[in-house]
Amino acid sequence: MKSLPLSFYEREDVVTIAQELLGKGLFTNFGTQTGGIIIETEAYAGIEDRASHAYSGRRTPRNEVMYGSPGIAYVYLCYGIHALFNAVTAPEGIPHAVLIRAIIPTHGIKTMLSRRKKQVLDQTLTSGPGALTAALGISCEHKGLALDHFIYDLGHEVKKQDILISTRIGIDYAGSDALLPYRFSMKRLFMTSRND
DNA sequence: CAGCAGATTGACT
DNA sequence: GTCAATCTGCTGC
Repeated sequence: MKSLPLSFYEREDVVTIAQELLGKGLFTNFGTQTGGIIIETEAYAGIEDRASHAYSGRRTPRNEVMYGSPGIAYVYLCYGIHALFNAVTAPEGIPHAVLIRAIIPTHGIKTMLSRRKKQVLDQTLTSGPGALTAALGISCEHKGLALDHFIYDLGHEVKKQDILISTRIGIDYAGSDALLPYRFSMKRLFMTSRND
């Protein structure tokens, strides 16, 4: 599997990067390989975005890595319980990030089911930013690790017309920035799934 | 099906 | 003390 070059993450247009991460692979290998295909992302545009942890230049031990080199993981604890996985983008000093919100599970289903304490495979196994990290075994300890351990180019081609653009989830506190079209998901899955 | 409480830690409108 | 880039399970229509 090919990992993405640093130049992929180093660009300043976090919205473009968020869209281009759709169709890429997100995997961990803690004993067994687990993961799948990214189908939902959100862009967080640094100091000018009220929904971002780095809004107005806020800098704390928690979000410090957002200001560092691109191509590393920003993982933080949300609501005291869930680890949320972000890709840090833009050149050093610009705290942009892309939140990975959902993947289609493809590898290590049994391991992911047991991590999630589930019996049967369905679309909820890795859908939702907290659910996905639980399934892959990602936690805050992985903050700061290079993304080439996690994100791979699977060679899937995602067409513009297959991307659904909408507003971000759970950021009502962000005022007018809550209306920004910064959430991207796949309109159609390019794998068959049985929901019946 | 909708709606809400609870879990639990870091940052601070 | 309050609220947060969430999920689950329970309640009540």
